[in-house]
Amino acid sequence: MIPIHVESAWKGTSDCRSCGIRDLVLFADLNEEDFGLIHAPIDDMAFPSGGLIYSEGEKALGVFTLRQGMVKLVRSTSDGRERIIRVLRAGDVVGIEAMATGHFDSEAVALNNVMVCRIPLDVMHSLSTHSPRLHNRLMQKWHQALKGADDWLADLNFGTARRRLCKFILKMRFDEQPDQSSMFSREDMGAMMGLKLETVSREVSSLVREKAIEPLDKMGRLYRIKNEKLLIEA
Amino acid sequence: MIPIHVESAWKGTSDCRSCGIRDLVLFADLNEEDFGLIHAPIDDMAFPSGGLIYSEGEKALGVFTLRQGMVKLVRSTSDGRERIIRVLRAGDVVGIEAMATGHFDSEAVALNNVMVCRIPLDVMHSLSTHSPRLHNRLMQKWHQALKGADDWLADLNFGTARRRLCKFILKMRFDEQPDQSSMFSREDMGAMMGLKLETVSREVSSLVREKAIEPLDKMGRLYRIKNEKLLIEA
DNA sequence: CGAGCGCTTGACCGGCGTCAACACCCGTGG
DNA sequence: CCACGGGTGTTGACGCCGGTCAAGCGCTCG
Repeated sequence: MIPIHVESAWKGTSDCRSCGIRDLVLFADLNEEDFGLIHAPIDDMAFPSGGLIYSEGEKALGVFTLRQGMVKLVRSTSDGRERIIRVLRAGDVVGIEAMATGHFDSEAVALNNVMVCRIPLDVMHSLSTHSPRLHNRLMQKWHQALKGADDWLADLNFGTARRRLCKFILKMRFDEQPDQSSMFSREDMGAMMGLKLETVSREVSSLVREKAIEPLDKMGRLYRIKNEKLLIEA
Repeated sequence: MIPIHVESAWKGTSDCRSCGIRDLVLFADLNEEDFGLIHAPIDDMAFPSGGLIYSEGEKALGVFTLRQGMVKLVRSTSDGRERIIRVLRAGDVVGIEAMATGHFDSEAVALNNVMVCRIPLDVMHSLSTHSPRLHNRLMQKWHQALKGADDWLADLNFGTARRRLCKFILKMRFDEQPDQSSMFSREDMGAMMGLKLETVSREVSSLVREKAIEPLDKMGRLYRIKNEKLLIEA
């Protein structure tokens, strides 16, 4: 977990008009007039796995659109242990709470190689008041975040360890290759589901033994789903 | 749990200008010009304990500002068991997700006597695009909802049963009387913290025996906090 | 090739779930 | 007014899931 200075993450200035995933993101339906309202540069940034995007309570320069990779939101509980609130994926807005308060409510850490665009707060504010297009999009992003939080709680924090892991695997499937799913360090996975790393390891091994999943690498990060039914019904 | 027809909940039309808790809610800083934009009646509604405010997936007529009482948001999990996502209190917006989708993502049920105002969706939409005041307030309400969800997860779904219950009691304290806290049916409390009702009951009894709390009624719904330290450190 | 980190696996134990009996509160009806 | 019944809360006995502690393995990288 090596903190990365913002400067070293900077990759250049984005051209949003030609963004590869524009249909997913905040700027999806901006028109030329809207783009004209952007008077500050939108920074293109990259973080390696484990890189710190921002920390809890930090003053925000902007919000981030996640273009590639996955990001975990972490809160330190009163007793010092770390709890992973939820995981964001491509198209999600990282740090959306800064729109309301100017600060970040949790810590954001890259789970793998991550690429984000940082949109300055004042750009967001002026766009959200002057462009109904962005205003609507933003509302959808708030909704997406809230629903994501509720789903995370309902899916990954109820029932047996086995059931939680199955839900987790289904949730972490790749959109493009639904037969593959990604995992993380057993400790992180434990912090996501409220389990200990040994329990996570045991349940993963158990699913492999029962041929519900099959490892695709030697680091235990990528698995193929062999028996979807077993996972859904568990 | 008796479903209540909307008609029977209707109490009249609200005059928002003279609302008792206006400083808490969405309309806090509207001016006369903004009020002029409201072209549909805002309904004043009341629900008894257990009353259904809306159900999962239902098409929304409006969003609700919670003036009095508490509301639980419930999701039915795939295996039929009910999970309580979180609890809303006075000042919160019930069903805010309808702003983005026009539908409700979960079921909302009154935990005690509840009073709400229903603001029609089109009133919300026209106000949020034409009044920067409401636009800002709305953003704060989205943030409040998201933070509430994250806090709920972090506080009530980690650690031992004892720790969860202590956090729960602290979270359910009355703002005006911080030495008192409200509880609910042991089953509901279990569904909120991911515990069985027997476990909840045992831990409550245990805290009473240790004189951390003391019952104020015979139904086990209202307690006085006698030793705050015990609750915080547990 | 060796050191170190993360993953796996085993043995053991404690906390919570399960099942069951019982107490208490309250509404109902005689 | 009391008798009764159902719903809810409490308490006990017991078993199992998952936490704890510890040892060993495999991968990766210096």
